[in-house]
Amino acid sequence: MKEKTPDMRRSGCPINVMLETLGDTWSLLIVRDMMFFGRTTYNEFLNAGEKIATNILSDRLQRLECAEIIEKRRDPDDARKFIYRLTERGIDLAPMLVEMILWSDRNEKTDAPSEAIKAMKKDRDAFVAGVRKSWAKGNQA
Amino acid sequence: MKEKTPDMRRSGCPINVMLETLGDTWSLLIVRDMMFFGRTTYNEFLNAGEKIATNILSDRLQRLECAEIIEKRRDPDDARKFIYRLTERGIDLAPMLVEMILWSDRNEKTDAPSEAIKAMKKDRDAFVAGVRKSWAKGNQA
DNA sequence: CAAAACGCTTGCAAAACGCAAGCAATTGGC
DNA sequence: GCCAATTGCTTGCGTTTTGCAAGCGTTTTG
Repeated sequence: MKEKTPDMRRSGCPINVMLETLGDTWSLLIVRDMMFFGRTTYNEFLNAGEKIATNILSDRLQRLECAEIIEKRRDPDDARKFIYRLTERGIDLAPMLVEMILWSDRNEKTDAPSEAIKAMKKDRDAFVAGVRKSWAKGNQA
Repeated sequence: MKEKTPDMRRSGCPINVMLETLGDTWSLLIVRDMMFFGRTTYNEFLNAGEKIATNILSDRLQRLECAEIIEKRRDPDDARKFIYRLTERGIDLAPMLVEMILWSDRNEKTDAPSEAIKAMKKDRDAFVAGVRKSWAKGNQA
């Protein structure tokens, strides 16, 4: 899988760069699953709320890995499994995801737990710091 | 054009809601053109950096209007033209777009002017407030 | 009054997506 | 040690979405 070089981009606009990397229907849902629900394996992503197809999931995991947003390792306890984790770049998407959540919450009824929303609204930076922290803790284990 | 009711959604997850509304390659680029470059007409969007096709542009403008993210009015000075503007919901996307810009800036070389990036990094809320303010001013005229 | 500008729509080929089936490697139960 | 089940895919194929070029109706300009 090739990495995307600047000259094959539609434009160098930062918003466009982000969209070319993550701007499809599924990539950010996978990131969400990892970041907020602690999902790590292919089957966990498959069985998440939105029912992604197997071939699309496979493709997106490869692209995310290629973009260095996630990394793939063998599960040391079960060689059939792979464990997918967010890289630094991936966790770094937290502020953006939080703003997405807050925008949706302002405009439509959603399933987000109201306490989480309240915490995000009260202090976004603190909420993001909490995500980072719990992520660091999880990665020690 | 029908509006999307909660029961035709893949899920009620706020991130999914946002993606179903704006999660394609073009919608957010149109919002960007309006928010940061003050573009307002079909041809201005067409001639923006990324070269969207005419049918896609037409379709996305309709969807954005249907989602009440933009609104369409006749140009009072030229009846051939329509003027598209962001609604409150649309301007409300500013924090999310700013986080997208900052994420891209952290990870790749982009075309974003460094002073603007600096201002965003220094105080995101102040930057967003500035966008809002200039938008309000523009809408008076 | 003819030519150009503007905002589309249409037709068609190419790409992406969605679903079901299949498959290799590994594991757990007997 | 063997066979069924689990895991993480790939393949085929029909449907949907996209991209490109051309055309069209309305309005404006020269």
